[in-house]
Amino acid sequence: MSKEITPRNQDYSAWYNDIVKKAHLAENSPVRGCMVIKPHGFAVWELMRDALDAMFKKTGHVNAYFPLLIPKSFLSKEAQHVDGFAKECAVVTHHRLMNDPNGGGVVVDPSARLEEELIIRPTSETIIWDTYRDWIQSYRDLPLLINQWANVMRWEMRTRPFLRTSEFLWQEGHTAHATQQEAVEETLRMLDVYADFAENFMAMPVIKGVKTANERFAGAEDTYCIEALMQDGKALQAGTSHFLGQNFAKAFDVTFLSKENQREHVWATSWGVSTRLVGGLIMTHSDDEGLVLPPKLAPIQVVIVPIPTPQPEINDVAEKIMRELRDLNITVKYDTDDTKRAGFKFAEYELRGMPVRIAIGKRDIENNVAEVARRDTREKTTISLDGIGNSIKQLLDDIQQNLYNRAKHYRDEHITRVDSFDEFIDVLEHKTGFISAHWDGTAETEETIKEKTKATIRCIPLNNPHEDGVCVLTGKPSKQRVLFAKAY
RNA sequence: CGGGGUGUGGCUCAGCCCGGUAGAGCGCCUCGUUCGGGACGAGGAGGUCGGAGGUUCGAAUCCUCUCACCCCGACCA
Repeated sequence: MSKEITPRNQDYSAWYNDIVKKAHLAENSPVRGCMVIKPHGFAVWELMRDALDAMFKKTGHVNAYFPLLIPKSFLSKEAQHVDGFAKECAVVTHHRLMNDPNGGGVVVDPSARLEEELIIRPTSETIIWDTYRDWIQSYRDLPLLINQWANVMRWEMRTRPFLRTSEFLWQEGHTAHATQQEAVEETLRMLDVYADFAENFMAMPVIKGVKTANERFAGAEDTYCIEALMQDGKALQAGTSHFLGQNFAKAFDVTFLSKENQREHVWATSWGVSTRLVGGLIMTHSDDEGLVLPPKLAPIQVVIVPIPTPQPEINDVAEKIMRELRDLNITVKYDTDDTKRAGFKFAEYELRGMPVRIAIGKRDIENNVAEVARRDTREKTTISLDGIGNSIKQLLDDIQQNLYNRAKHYRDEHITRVDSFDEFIDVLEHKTGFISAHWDGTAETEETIKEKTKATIRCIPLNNPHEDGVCVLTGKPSKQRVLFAKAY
């Protein structure tokens, strides 16, 4: 066991914090609720960003950038939206500092008060729709498919690195369409993109679903989500895609002239994923030895460690392996640091989640082999140097697939159908995970269950089979099961 | 905003009750011996003890005020 990390079964939160710190993903900043994302953590985010960005481009979107600061008045234009965000906005009130006349350093210059206060964006719907009003005149301007990569700020009460920070990085797509149908299709298309990304890059199985009214985005008609299950049995909302109807179009007066020369409000969507995904990645795969990264999101996929230290004979072999791997588009590092011992490096690379480690010593070279260790199972095997590139490529694919299978198996084992409230409580407390149960469809029942158990309805799965039953709390008739869980 | 806690080298903390030369481990630097799973030895650098005020011959230690952070709850991605 790693001597750096609190075991998961002892204290899951401490384990998570240890991983973040010891794998050099992020550290706390001087400002409460903010974090410094360190190079290793940022590299993971960059891989996520690049993969998603390519998927957005493929589905016809382009990137733009809207400002950080939003006039306060914009936020109040859509009633639901204000309610949702007003409580957690940072507000810029002044534009100048001055030396404290009493010698206490710098203070806010009271004479520099802003005429209209500015909000640091908690999300960009308002400023974007205010802008779209001028960009959209005709049906020929539609659909408008724009994404932005940005930071946003929500003044959170309690924060955890990556999972919930006051400032976080994300992408937000904002699209405008001529018809409701197109907008709904777009909403679902992007949900599919997220699910595809989560499963094929993050190796994190997700359930696609729609949120109940309680959990819906402020200002949306429908909020769709992908929900993942973490190793401690708590659910994580990993991405959301909103059908906004004409709410923002009406609030910001965004209209177009149709082919029939009719003035109509546009239909809108927005969708986003954030650095929270890094937290989800950690909690899906990692173990008591440290971070475990799926090969597709590993900043470096393979490390070669010379045993005991770099020397010409080993360097030559390492160079040759590196060329072979790079020809196969595998990222590789040869660790030539001779100030650290091999054992230390092994532990350190495991801590950082490197998927594959190759160790080479003179003994191996004599036998024309290398020792290969895979991070997911921590198995070590000896493989031939002949064709090692393809062996490693195959291994990386296996690891990616194995991580997904493992996570999916855990997830599937932790979806429990229950038909009584006693059972509901029992499963929630002892087995944890998702609970599939009938619900009478009312916000009151959802609220009562939340108060009694801390579990919320994570989603109503898409393509949910209809099934007659009775609500697990009230006994009223229900047409389908929904997924409950405690959530991050 | 309630309840609990902590501020002492880069990190984790001891010292405080009972005032008297600021300590340990880890990390860092140098040299040497090592090296197939987190090496060992010797030497070395590094702190106005969160801040302000007070008591005292003398304050990390006692008193007052203040600031910050962490954990647990109410809000959220």
